[in-house]
Amino acid sequence: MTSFADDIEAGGTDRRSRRRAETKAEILRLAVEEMAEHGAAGLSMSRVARRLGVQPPSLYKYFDSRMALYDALFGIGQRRYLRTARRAAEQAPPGLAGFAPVLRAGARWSAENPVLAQLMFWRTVPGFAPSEQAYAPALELRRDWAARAGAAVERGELGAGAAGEEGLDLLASLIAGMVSMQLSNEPGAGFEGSRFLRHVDRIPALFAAAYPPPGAEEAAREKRARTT
Amino acid sequence: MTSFADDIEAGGTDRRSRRRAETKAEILRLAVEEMAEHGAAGLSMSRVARRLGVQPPSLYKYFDSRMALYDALFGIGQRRYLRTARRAAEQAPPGLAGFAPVLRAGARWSAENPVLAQLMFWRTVPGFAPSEQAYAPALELRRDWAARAGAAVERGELGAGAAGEEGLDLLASLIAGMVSMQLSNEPGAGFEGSRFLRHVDRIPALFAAAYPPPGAEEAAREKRARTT
DNA sequence: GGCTAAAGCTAATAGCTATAGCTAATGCTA
DNA sequence: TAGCATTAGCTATAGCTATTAGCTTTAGCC
Repeated sequence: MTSFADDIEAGGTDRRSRRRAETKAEILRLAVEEMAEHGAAGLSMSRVARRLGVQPPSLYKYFDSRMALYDALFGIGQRRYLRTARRAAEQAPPGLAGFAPVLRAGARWSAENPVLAQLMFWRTVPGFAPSEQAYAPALELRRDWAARAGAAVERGELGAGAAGEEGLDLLASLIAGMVSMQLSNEPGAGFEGSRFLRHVDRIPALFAAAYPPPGAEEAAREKRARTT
Repeated sequence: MTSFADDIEAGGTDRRSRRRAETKAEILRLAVEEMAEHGAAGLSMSRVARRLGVQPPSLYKYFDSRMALYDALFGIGQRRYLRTARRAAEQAPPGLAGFAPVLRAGARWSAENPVLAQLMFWRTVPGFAPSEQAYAPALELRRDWAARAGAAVERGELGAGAAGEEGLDLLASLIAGMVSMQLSNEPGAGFEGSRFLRHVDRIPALFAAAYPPPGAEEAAREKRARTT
């Protein structure tokens, strides 16, 4: 979370546009610092301006309002989270087993970006509602999960309902619970050695316990017989 | 969440003390209304005063600061949540099976008191940290869970780690996930027909899947053989 | 009925978001 | 290189907010 330079599309290639994009990125960076100190809902335009070495009204040349700043951060967070998950998915095995590395990558990202995660997953900033555009990546990610769950069902690793809305809601709750506990009880603790996120690797097994594939117990018995 | 009259200890029995306690309860009620409209972090002393028909500084005769008001609500919420869980526990079967009604009661309470639940479980109000006294019931509840999990281990319903810190963290994450998803995606939806809280009854089974008792699979096979 | 303490008030301070309108610098273009 | 439009900054201001100080009135106990 050091730089937001790649997240701001410069309107043009002139020097002016480039400098403007740099300033915007700088403002976002300072805003995240602010939120880390005062909580996600505690972002203050005045304090950001002070950090930037500028009078408060000047910020409005770059962001229309405090809520617009939140929306930019929300959108950047969602895009980065999606990208992180997809990168992990590329190298993950297909089906159920692949959930572990994907979810772990997401959990790690949340631990490393607690401020953005709060904004994205809790939405507790009074008056803030993300724009449709900023929210779009979250819908894409859910589609990714649905596809993976569907593949797992086809492979006989999960029961039928797992890939439906109900199953995905359960899956989302499992991951949300660990991230949520982490953020509220150990914010800023990082991923390694985290009290709550260490359970993320258990999620595929828990999910499978909730939606066992047909004939799971028989398969388990056979497997045990083979290995012992 | 209609009245806070029972949550305010009147300093004495005189008319004055009684009226003072009534006003405090009224302020708390209006504060919750405010938070329901503007988000937990969006509580405004001025707006509460306006609703009460009083000038803002007058509120400070009843609560030392905005944070003191939050602390009172936090403490009341924790006490009520604990009481709700314990009432459910009285009628619940012992051991693992008893977790379902207890957790369900807690989930229902959270759905019916989304504002207090946000304040208690997310703690996203900038500058607010609960007092030790207000937080105490949460520790008591965790001890209740530990006792129940320990009993379940002794009864052979759960594996050894379930009653330790790690197991309780997982259990807390499971319930927190469902409540969290509910609060951020369907606030004010109530308990019945909730998209996420309906999964609460699955928690004991998921917990058992994460901490299977020794010989669980053999027992399951025998049971199946008996019933079929 | 008188006195005390509680409960309200007004005034004021300091901080916040946001807008209006001005000035000066910047950097593209002719 | 000179001109000039755009941009980026500024100050001033309005209308919020929380909170404190200090005064006045009301209420209710003895």
